[in-house]
Amino acid sequence: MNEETRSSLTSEVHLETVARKMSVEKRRIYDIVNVMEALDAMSKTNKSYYRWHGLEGLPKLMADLQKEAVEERLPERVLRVEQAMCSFTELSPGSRKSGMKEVVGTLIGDDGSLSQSSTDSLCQSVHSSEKRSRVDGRDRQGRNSLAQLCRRFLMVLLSNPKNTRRVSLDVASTVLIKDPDTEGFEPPSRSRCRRLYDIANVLVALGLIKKVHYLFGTKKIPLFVYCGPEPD
DNA sequence: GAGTCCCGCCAATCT
DNA sequence: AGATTGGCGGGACTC
Repeated sequence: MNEETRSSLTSEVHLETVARKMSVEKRRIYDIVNVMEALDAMSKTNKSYYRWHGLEGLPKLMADLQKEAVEERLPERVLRVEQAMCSFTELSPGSRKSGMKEVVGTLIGDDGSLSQSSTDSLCQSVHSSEKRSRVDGRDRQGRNSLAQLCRRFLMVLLSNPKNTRRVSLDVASTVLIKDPDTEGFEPPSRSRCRRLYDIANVLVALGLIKKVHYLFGTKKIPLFVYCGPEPD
């Protein structure tokens, strides 16, 4: 029995086969599988084999993550970081079709007009240097793993009350990078942001989050909005 | 000129 | 030791 037959008879997924079918490197599949594992949607069964569990468990998982977030006081921390980074102003959703939302404050119009001035220094410092201090801080299974980052990213999203479950990349990465019990708001590392994009893209594909654009100071920034199942 | 993400090196881990 | 897994960041591309 070859891999494809085996895969179709069980709910097993063979990574090489998937990679071949999708014409992508196996390396790319690992990123996706990691996120799926974080969602308990898949688990490893054998070398290069994973079992698909489906997304039915998501409401329970989201509830668990939400609980975990509260336990480690993530909502307070998210709030503090958000406040530090000033308030967001909604921007026309992708300048797509009709309904331009009503806008409070500065909007980057389609005409390209900007304004806005002195946001405090915290806001401006958001991007700058990369930390070069680490002597290879690879951390499998730990806080740096894609799966762990994915779960924590969802925890951050779920820290907000229903209908306001959204977070900017900056806030998410600031919250997720920092040691939870230290204060201060460091610029997110570019590398960590890249990982958040990796995760976000899979979550978008699964319909668990969507990306919208908001105005922050004079900058148009992406915001990730939770649109997955309501936690149990 | 910041946001996005493709690409693949290579270390950690597994067999 | 060779294969598998996946952290990580360079750099190209986009807007």
